Amino acid sequence: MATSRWADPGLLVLGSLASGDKHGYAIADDLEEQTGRRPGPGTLYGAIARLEQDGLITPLPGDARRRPYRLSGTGAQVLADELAQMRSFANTGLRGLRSRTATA
Amino acid sequence: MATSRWADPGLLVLGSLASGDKHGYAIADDLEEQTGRRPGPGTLYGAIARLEQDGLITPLPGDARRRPYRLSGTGAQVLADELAQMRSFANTGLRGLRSRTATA
DNA sequence: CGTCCATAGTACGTCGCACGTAGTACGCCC
DNA sequence: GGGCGTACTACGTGCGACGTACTATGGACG
Repeated sequence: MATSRWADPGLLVLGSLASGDKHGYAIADDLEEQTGRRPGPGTLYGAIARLEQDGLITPLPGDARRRPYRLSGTGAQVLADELAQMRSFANTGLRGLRSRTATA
Repeated sequence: MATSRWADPGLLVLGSLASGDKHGYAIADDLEEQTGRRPGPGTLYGAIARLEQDGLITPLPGDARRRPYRLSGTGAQVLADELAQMRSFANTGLRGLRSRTATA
């Protein structure tokens, strides 16, 4: 039943990266903790690849095993934008819901 | 450049419906106003159909031309959930961004 | 009264990408 | 030195986001 698909994985990754540089697996851990849902590898690394290609995140030269990423300047800006819009939408919706609940 | 895809259309529709019953076109208007982006008919009515099928919205018997919809009880609950999670994620991300900006 | 435009929705095809499954390799603990 | 958790690659499938084109209705306006 519509298992919580309120944001696309790319944004989730950006959001996770906002709290510090992380490699893929760590991002997955973080997202699982924050959203209660762990992205599969395909979803996760697919999103990462796209974000990197769009210049929203930068690969940090880590060890061979772990590929850490950092939010780029553009990435941070984009993220801030989307999050702000997202929060505003959520608030508006919640407000609407509240008055509706009072009526119905 | 990643033109703002922070939420899936279904949720957007639900959110718009939170502020009152609307038919498709009105929802599109509302979303355009709220998000700055007008969903194409395919996106919109596709989402609506799925939401109705999932029992999250109920078709109101309107005139032949306009098909208004109302948020169902389940829909309202689901929406409240998702919006809450969404807002929390946005806030967390924004907080992370803020401290990051201070550092970098 | 005819025609032009906004409204409202249907029909349809394409392509991206979310998502899972499977597989690989590395290191750590015991 | 085998087994387990970590970290990632490879790959295929299917849904659904999205736009384009189209239909139809009802004013406005001359």
